[in-house]
Amino acid sequence: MPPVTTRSNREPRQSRPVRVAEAIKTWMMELGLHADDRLPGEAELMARFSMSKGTIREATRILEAQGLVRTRTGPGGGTFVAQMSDERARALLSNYVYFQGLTIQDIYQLRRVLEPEMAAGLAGHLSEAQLAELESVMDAYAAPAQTPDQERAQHVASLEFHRKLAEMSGNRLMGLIVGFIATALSDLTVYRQLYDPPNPALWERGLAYQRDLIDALRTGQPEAARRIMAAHMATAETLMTQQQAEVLRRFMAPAP
Amino acid sequence: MPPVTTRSNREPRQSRPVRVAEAIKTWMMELGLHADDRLPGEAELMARFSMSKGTIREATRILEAQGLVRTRTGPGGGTFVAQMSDERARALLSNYVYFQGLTIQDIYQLRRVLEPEMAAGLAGHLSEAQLAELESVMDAYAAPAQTPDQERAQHVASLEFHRKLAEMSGNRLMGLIVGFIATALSDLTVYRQLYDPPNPALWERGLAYQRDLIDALRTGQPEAARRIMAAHMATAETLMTQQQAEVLRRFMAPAP
DNA sequence: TAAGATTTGTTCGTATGTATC
DNA sequence: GGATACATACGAACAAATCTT
Repeated sequence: MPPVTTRSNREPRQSRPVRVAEAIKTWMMELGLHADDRLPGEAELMARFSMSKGTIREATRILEAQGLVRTRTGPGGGTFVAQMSDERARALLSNYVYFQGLTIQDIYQLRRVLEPEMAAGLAGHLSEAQLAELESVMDAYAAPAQTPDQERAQHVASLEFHRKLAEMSGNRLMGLIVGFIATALSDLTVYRQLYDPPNPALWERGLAYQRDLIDALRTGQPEAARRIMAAHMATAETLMTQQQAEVLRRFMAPAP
Repeated sequence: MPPVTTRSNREPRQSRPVRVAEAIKTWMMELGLHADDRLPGEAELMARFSMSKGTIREATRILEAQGLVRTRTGPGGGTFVAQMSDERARALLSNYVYFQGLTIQDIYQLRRVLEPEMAAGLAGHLSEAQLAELESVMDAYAAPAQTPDQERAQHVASLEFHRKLAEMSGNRLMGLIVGFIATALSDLTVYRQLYDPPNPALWERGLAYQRDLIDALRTGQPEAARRIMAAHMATAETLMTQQQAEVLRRFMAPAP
């Protein structure tokens, strides 16, 4: 007869700090804590969960690494609920993507549909200050590039334009993803020598797109913004795939 | 005259374990480690980074929480590079979204553009086994719902259809996002009593969409798949916004 | 400026658990 | 079953940061 199933050949049970971290997380959720709310101090948590100081500390480190809390020393210090920064969220996302072996095509399949939609949603909703900020980013690559190095720098700067745009999006999830992609492409560009031969004609076209886009955003024309961004993405994709079909790896950035 | 800027009023410097975790991460990246590669034991890490056991342990815990490594005890045990699970990635994403206060409109702005694109990319690329799996999910809600409870259960099951579809996507980043949204909407549905009055007519329409979609996927018609999914999303959005314009919060799930 | 109180941060020694041989 | 190698956990002491008076 088959033996009674013991607790072996089961999923390797998680370590105690991980379980404690989840308990704290669940507890935070149940209390519906808001950002900057204070959690109990180490001493109280040690008592509440009957764990040693070290274990409690590891648990809070886990939550800190996930961007859920931050800690301060001193009187009035302690552990506080935190709102995850976009930067940390991007870093966490890239940890996931690191092993997934994305291709340029995968990335642009997303950009092609997301960025036009985002641009349309932004039309007429940006302040003059925000538009000016976008224009000042564009200044960095107004003049045509002469060398491959300049070309690369300009490419990174133009991705900054998209990241800024993503930051301004009212849809935070959309902003996160678009911003993540822009960051990833920047890192990739810096890391590898994409865009070897300068191509002034195509570049000028890309620049014109961005200028037209700003105009459509300022005058509040969603459909124009959508159309312009879609065309912009199409040419960018051609440019990218012509140059390199490289697999997108190793752009993982340390979390701040 | 202004005083020399000391190290005050700067960003609160990160705790040592966090910095060590980043150092290890960077070091892993430089070495180009692959999944299941083994990292040095605690003793060696203590020596390499000149840190005590406790600090190294906290750092390891951080990496584990981020899904980058897992540890095993015993001889031949130690710390190993891990590939983050989709589930953990989704949990990390929801930690970010938790405080962002997304609306149903935000969510559907993404679904509207992503899901049709994903469906189109899948047309003709699914095995008969995969198609059968999708159809078996659909069986769970073939009969019209009689009670609000049934309606809710069916809604969750229909979101399972989208999550499965996302899993099958060759574009892992797209799959992650679509899967994340489906999970989030499921949690929201379970948590809150969305969909109060059963609406057989609209429901039947949604079911027909999914049936047509399967057909388009099987016969390899990308544009038909795109069109069907787009229509499906449009009706789903109407249904959702009619019922509730609730802000999307508190669907954070504990990480496995 | 300085002292003291409060809270987290760090280290070390030791003991225990667990998987492999 | 025992030895071994490794992570896991605890407790106590001390260090550092930061606020208040």
